[in-house]
Amino acid sequence: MRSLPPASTQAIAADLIALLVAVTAGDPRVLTIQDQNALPSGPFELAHRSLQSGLRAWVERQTGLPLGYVEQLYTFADRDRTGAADQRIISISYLGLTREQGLTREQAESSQYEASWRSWYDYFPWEDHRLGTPVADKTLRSGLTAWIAAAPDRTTRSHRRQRAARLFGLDDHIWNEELVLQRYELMYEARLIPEALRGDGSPVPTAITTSVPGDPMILDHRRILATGIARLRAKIKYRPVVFELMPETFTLLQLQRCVEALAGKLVHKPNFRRLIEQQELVEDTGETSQETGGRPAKLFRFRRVVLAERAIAGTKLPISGT
Amino acid sequence: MRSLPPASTQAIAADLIALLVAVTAGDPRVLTIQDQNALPSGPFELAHRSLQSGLRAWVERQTGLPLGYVEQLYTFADRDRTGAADQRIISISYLGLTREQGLTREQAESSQYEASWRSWYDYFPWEDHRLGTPVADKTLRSGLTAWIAAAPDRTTRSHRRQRAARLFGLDDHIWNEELVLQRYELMYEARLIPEALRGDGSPVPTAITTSVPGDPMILDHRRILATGIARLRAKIKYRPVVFELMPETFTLLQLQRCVEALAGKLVHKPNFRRLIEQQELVEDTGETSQETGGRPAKLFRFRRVVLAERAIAGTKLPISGT
DNA sequence: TCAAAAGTGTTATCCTTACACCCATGT
DNA sequence: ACATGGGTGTAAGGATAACACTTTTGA
Repeated sequence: MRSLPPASTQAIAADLIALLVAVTAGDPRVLTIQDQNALPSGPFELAHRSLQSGLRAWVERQTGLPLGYVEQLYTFADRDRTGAADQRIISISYLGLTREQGLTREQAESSQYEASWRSWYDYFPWEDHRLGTPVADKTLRSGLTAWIAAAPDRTTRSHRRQRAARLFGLDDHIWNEELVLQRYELMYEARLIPEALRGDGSPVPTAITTSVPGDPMILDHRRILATGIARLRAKIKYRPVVFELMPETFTLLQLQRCVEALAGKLVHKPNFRRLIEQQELVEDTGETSQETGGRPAKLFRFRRVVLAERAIAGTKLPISGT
Repeated sequence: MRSLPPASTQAIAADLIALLVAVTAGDPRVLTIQDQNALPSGPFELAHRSLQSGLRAWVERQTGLPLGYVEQLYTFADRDRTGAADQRIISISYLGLTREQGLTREQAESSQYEASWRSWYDYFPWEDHRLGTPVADKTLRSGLTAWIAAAPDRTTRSHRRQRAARLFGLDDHIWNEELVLQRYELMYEARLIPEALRGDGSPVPTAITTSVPGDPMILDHRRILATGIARLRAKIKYRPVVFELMPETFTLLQLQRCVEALAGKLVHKPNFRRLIEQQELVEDTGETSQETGGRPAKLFRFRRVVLAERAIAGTKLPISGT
């Protein structure tokens, strides 16, 4: 066992990958590079003070997006990612929360940014349970069943069945919206994800893989997206990060819709409102909004002070198990 | 905004830093490099399949420790870490759980490993609240008070007071054992941490800094340790990771002591036992143990099946707020 | 007999979740 | 009138945390 620093400078480079999330029109969206289904990324340079500041500088300069909240997701350097064996890229992925408007303006001014916002459910249709079990589920289920049936022996088969049931909320299991990554990994293992079929010479069961909905992405970007969704779904329950995605003022229903968009499931309205107001996360602006039908709703504003107060204590959201 | 991969190979190297934790004799211990107060680290090489497998290979080869559980902590590449401006090291830190015995044997066989286990409370004495508020607190408090008093204006002073109170459980606030990193960061900011005084030309208030107990470490290794402690304290509450630190069979009190060692606070015995048995995390071995005084205790064994069952569902530990 | 640890039973409290219901506005 | 969304009250159920007490061994 040695101490620092024997790290010789090899053919190693570092890339920063940004998963930028906004919620618009009831849809959680991610910034992608057009036509490629890739997440934006940029090299980490010596000029950068730190990884995070590197990311911030680079994203804000190129997109003009106000990056409210930034958090590191994961770092990886799997050999399979690049073909070359003598070169290695370390990828450090970040999750950033923002609002969509910022980009559209910038984008209009200059066309060098071939970026666009896509609903994250384009990539993960099975993760949207707001309208009950999604359509994707029928083909997905048959894929899972095939995978279970293809197990080499009884024990494995039973394990697979159990695992699928728990992860996808089958039988008497309840749907847990946080298990995005685990679901993706199971599907990857079951080769229901096109990404799993790239780069190696294994047989391609086209019939199954093409039938499961959900757009693929380059490299393991969809895996990064899964990680980010999972992280965000977990985080909104105990940290006031939703507000980074909201406009300056909003109604409680808008806030609720935003949470629902992220969680991929509906929440109980009365309890939601109580919990939000109880915790004094928002304050009344005195104004009201007349939107689509119904009684005018009070407009609220996020109480920015809680960021200081509750950097510690935590917050709650009623996203129940049923 | 560009796509992949413009990452040119610069003077960048990657280092893997291992935070290896074991619990022995009621103390949570970390593996350190002797005389240096450094965490073991090694370069990431092209031969490694992935970051995690690189770490595993390297740790297991060099120490012979059985690495049960490994988890990525954080990646950073702050410029301040290395003096040179034309060279950059990316550090990827990992948390690994193990048992101490493994090393001591290996160590005896070969002296090339100048490593030793140190209690993590040597570095964070203020984090141990098992015997009530620790002694360190007296000098720590005066340090905090000084920092609060040194605020440039009333508002800042009040903010500082609030923040210190919340983080350190002063006034009517309760002690939250998970806020290890936040406490460290406050103390760093308040220059109560020797590490904060290195490398830049700012004045050194020796009187204060030398009086706060807790050994320093090289670079930002103590920060990594803080991150790891926080992560572990949070994790044991919802994932059955404690068992990675236990011997094959153990009594419930031993298990409780282990949890207490990690959490840095005592737990309610009857409730602890109930919760453990309720969740069927352990099974009776039929044997008993006669240790230091008292009625013989049943020996239990961790039910490894729950790792599969509960990779998802989660577990609970009664570490209360009071 | 006492100390130390192993256990069991029970209760008070809080939080979560759900149900039931009324209010205000536009079409 | 009714659809749509805003908003309040309250009760059932479960989980948590605490208290009181009995049992079994070794010194």
